[in-house]
Amino acid sequence: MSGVSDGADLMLRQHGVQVTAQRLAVLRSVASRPHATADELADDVRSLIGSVSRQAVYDALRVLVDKNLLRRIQPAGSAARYEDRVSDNHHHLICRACGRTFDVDCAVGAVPCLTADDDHGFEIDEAEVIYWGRCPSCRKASAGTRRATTPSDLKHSSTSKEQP
Amino acid sequence: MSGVSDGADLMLRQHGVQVTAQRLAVLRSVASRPHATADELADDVRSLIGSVSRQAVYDALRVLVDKNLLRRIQPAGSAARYEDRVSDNHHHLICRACGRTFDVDCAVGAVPCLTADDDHGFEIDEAEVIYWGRCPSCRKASAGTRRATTPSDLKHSSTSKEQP
DNA sequence: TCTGATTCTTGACTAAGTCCAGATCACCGT
DNA sequence: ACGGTGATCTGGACTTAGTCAAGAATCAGA
Repeated sequence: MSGVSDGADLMLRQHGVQVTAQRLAVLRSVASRPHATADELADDVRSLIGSVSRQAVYDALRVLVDKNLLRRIQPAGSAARYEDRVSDNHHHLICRACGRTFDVDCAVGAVPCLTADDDHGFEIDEAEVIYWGRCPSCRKASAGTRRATTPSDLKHSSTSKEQP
Repeated sequence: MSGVSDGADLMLRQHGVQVTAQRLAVLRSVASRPHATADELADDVRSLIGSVSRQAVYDALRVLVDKNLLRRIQPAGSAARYEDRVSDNHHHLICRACGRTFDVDCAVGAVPCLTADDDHGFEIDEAEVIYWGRCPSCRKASAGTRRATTPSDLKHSSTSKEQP
């Protein structure tokens, strides 16, 4: 039961963050279920190390986001969600119906919209892009007037249900 | 005290929304102070028509957003904000320090990022883009190592303070 | 004007997150 | 290896944003 570290502790140390069981567990949880909320992560962390306070989770998330080891997104009408893809500039695709979130790379390029048309003198450090729409499952589930799809395969395709 | 309508009542009727004093006031408040939160709008509405319940404000905002007469944005770490620029596809520029929000047109074009690189089969209907950074005032206020700015003019330039 | 449906008010409630004080733990130097 | 110290965690109260529900008030069509 030893040596379960993916080098996460080293990474924390390199970023000047104290290494604690809670933080390691939070990191692992975020890695294993991207786009989870703080509450969901807390549950997950509990299943890993027994128990955590909500505060510890929020604190760990804040520190890790500050250190740029995690990224926080806050879709309208939902709690904040966290993910560990931080180095690349990717965006998100959220289903209005079921709320599932997917990663997408930007259409424009590596650093897509980082230059606004008129930056008002701002020093821009991040462009957060959220595409809103309806995922294939929900489109099938609700629309009858589409290209005739076999109605049998429309049940909320359990394959991707794990990624809220 | 009569005939203060900018045709707003007509607009509401055209969209199949019942015309009430509260809704008209909400519309006017959003127009007069873009990017305000529901709470701020409630205060503003109260100054217009005496009193409103919070619920009425939330309800009016929801209806108006549904009818596409208002747009709702929800920046991370802040309450939802509302604006009445709905027909054009513009984005937002938010200062991490003071939270002030500005409108920007997209660098790419009229319908900027509406096509994600891989849309996962989604039916995308909106691309929400938020640029995060630091506004000129806050840059001046905190940074000493910049182009020598006269320190006298750095106080949170009250001219734009009305637009949170 | 009457009537039915919509909307508003009031108040309780939930969810997400913060604040605080005290206990515990991780890291550094010895 | 050990202790001190500052950072972190716990637990609980609290705040804020927003929703729900029942009854009163209001709008709009006949």
